Amino acid sequence: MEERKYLPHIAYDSVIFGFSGNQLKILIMKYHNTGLFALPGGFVKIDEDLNTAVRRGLKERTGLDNIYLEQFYTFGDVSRYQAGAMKTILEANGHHVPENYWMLDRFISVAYYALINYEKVVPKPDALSDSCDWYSLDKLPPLMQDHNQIVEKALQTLRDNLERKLVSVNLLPSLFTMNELQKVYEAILGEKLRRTTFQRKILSLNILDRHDKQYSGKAHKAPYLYSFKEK
Amino acid sequence: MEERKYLPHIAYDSVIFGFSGNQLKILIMKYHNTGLFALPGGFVKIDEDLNTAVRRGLKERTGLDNIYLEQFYTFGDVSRYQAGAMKTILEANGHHVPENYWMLDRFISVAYYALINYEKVVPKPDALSDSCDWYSLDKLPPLMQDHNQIVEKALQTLRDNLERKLVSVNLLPSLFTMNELQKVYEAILGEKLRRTTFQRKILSLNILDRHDKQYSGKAHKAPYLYSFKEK
DNA sequence: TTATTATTGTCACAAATTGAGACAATAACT
DNA sequence: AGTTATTGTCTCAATTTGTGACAATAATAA
Repeated sequence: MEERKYLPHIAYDSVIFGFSGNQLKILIMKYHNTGLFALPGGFVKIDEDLNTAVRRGLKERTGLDNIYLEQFYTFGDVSRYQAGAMKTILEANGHHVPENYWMLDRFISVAYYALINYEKVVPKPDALSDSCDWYSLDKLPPLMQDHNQIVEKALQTLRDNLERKLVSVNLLPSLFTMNELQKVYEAILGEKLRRTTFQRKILSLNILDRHDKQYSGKAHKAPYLYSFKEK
Repeated sequence: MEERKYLPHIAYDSVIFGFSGNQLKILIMKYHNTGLFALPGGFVKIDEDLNTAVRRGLKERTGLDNIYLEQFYTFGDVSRYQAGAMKTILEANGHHVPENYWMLDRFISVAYYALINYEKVVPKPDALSDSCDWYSLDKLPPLMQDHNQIVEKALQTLRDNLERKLVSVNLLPSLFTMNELQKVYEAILGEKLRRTTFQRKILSLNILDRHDKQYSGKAHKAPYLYSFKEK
């Protein structure tokens, strides 16, 4: 019986950030035949660590292991509970939904954000959804339940952690220019930064190795490529 | 039936900080006839918001409403699950514990920290415990399950939030001296601060009102009393 | 009354960090 | 060779922080 496989009343949702076209983007699922959008999420198996469950879900959605992951809040209001929406999704997939089906119960959801290299991912929908795609933060569709709030809080936490946790390592390819790094910071903070101050600050942290220049074919001086130091 | 009253598999634990004798202290419960120590915690009613459940528990333990409260992490490892300890506690209280009793199941626990005015509280044990008392952070007994880790993470989060959230408002009486405020910062950070720098920094934030001097009877200049500005 | 003692409020100066702009050094194109 | 856009670096000012000095007290002791 399926409901014996997972812990009842407990779910997780993940805000998966990537960086492309100078913008922060996140992965959003669209459910079959319903027009409903939601964050990628899932349930915790009876004998599985919570963090393990989340990594399992991320692997399924992105194909990646060893993703940078932070838990940031657990949402537990009764008002999250909307049996109707979940029933719609299940029935639109041709499932027969019994009375008191466990997925229609009230859920408390532990929310995580993940940071991944946009280039390395081909997002995969799950059985209930027909797409799993990147959306710019400023062009999000209305999401199910409280998922828009969850995204808001994820972004806020990411901002708070920006300097403390050297977050940008995970959003860039291994080689990048100073300008690209600055663009990541600007996208996360939602504000322009001063070029010279930013460059001086980052270099003074001594976390970068400098490599060859990158010739873009454009008519101007070529920037150095950098990588984050090992360890 | 009791297990219908609460959400299964979901609990909360609270790290309740107070400040006294220049030290940070937290509330610890001791269970009847078992020698087991634990953080104050509880369960969430079927139709109750998670945050409401935690405030309800705090009210019972401290008698206070409107407590400063922050959720900081949700602990969900399978290894937290130790049916034995819980069974011991229940049986030491004369409960008959049925097979598969809900309280013996695996729990995921949402952890909060609270900041309260030490003076205003007379801690109250619950039905299962014979004491609920203040312990200095550096003299904690070994706690049940992963509760020592939970305390560690609470303190870490408190430190990270110290400047950002003006945490000390909640740990002091409404009137206090600059020196007392400094002692709170030092207790949280676990390090000495320089008097003049601290004073200048705090005053420049423009968050304090200055009141009359406080004459202690000691042979030296009397310090001003301060209060936090009403928003 | 006059030292003495411990602590407090404030200032002064040095050191470090950040803000803001200037400028020469490129790549590639005209 | 001249033009353009961008980059790496430097300079100077403005701000913040580190560090110590010092005068102004409350109570006590002489």
